[in-house]
Amino acid sequence: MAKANRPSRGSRPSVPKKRPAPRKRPTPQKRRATGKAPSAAADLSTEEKIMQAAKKLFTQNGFAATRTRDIAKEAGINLALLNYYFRSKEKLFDIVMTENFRQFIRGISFQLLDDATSVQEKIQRIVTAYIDFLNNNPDLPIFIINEIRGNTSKVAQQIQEEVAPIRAHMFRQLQEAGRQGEITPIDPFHFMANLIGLTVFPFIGRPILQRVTGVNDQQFRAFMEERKNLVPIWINAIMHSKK
Amino acid sequence: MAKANRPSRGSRPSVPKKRPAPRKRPTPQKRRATGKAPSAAADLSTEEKIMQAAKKLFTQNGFAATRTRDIAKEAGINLALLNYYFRSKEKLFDIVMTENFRQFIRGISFQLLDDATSVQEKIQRIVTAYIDFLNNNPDLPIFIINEIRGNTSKVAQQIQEEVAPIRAHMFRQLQEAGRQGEITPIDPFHFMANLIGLTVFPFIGRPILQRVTGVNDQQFRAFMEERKNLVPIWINAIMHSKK
DNA sequence: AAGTTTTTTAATCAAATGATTAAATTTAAT
DNA sequence: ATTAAATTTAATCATTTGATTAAAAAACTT
Repeated sequence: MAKANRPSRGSRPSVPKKRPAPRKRPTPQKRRATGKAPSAAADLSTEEKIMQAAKKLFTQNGFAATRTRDIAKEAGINLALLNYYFRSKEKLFDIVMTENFRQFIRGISFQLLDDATSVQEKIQRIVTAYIDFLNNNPDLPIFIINEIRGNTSKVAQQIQEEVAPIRAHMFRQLQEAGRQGEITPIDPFHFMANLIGLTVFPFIGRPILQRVTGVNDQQFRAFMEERKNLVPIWINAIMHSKK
Repeated sequence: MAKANRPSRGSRPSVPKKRPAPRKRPTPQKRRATGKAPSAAADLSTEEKIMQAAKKLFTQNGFAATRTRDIAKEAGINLALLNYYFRSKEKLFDIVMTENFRQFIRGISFQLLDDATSVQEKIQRIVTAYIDFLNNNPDLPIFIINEIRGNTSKVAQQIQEEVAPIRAHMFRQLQEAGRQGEITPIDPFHFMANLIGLTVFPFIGRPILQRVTGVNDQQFRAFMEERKNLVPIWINAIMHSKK
């Protein structure tokens, strides 16, 4: 849920009496794992552990519903240390959010840029890459969508910049293909809506979809494997359909 | 933002010292609007006003990020009255949630059941009805998706029951059409994923989609109007594509 | 006007939560 | 061994927030 919509809580009076000198994060140093294994991955730097835990919980529950105490527990460290490293929940969230988002966008952008490969081939690759990626990060799309709306600040800009060149490139390639009669001309908006809709949506709507169609988890995975082949065919069919 | 994931807060000890006799909600009575108009719709019953406000905020922000005080303010009443009517945030949420969900499902179910209309015609109707509906309730899909995951209790069952007959019916009709060679046989899962993906997803992914494609709000609406015609064509193309 | 119901006001609770602090403790580097 | 850094412990703050209460005020019914 939107971070922006959440009133700051537990925040100090805006002018702190004596703000402690903004400590920089301790430079992480390698250490042997402590005697009692704290949690899962014990041999990561503390900073990493916290970020991983934060990513997991934020992604799963969103900003408002995630407790810093839970993040600390998940990371196998304590609350004090979390705040020592990241100063605040917001800061930690921003970092995780940015990284999450980068990963998500990269899934498309990486493939789309090079000129050599045909549209067909690109679609094929994107769909496969995305389905693989989302199998490992099923909560990411919902997280992105949730935390992006209403958030006009940094993130919006970030998207613009990161995506601008790709968009331009794709526009051209689609237009080209349309002009040459390879495909029925299609607006890039529809193209993207279709591509993402057919590929990413099943992960977003998964709980509903499964219940509505009576499909279990194993079957869902199988269907998504099928879609790696089917979606490109369908996109192709769409782009050759006549109005 | 799963409600279930949120630790109960501000809850009283499980055995209250002297639980006030569970007041039933005051039977709503019609009254003239008070002198000072509280908010927007002043001539609704108080119960209605609260529910509308709750629906708006819950849908917009999710459970965890919504404050009961904000609901009260939005409804133009005070916090005490909200609790007087609905006892707790959870209760209020459940009511809103159920209603929201019903509305959402009805969008499909209503159309799908009658036997007379062809698959083609049904698709046409569903797409149009859904796009119209979502134009007026753009936040609903994300809300549904958010509040449904992890929630195995009431809601899940509700879906099962409400959807079961429709599913059965659709299965049959699709199978029939496939056997008669009208369409390339397609699994109901893929069919649903495609139909909802192409129709509902643009509303879910709207913020990303607009930024990625550089489309403004007005254009978005225009595109969705276009899709009323295009999606059925595309679905048709998909169902006639050969592997 | 009298009586009932609905709503407001204002104060207050208890718990959750984000954050901070100081002192102890552990770990690693020198 | 000494030293510095990293981490834990435990206590504590300040707020937010869901919820309750009692009494006053307003609105409505009869």
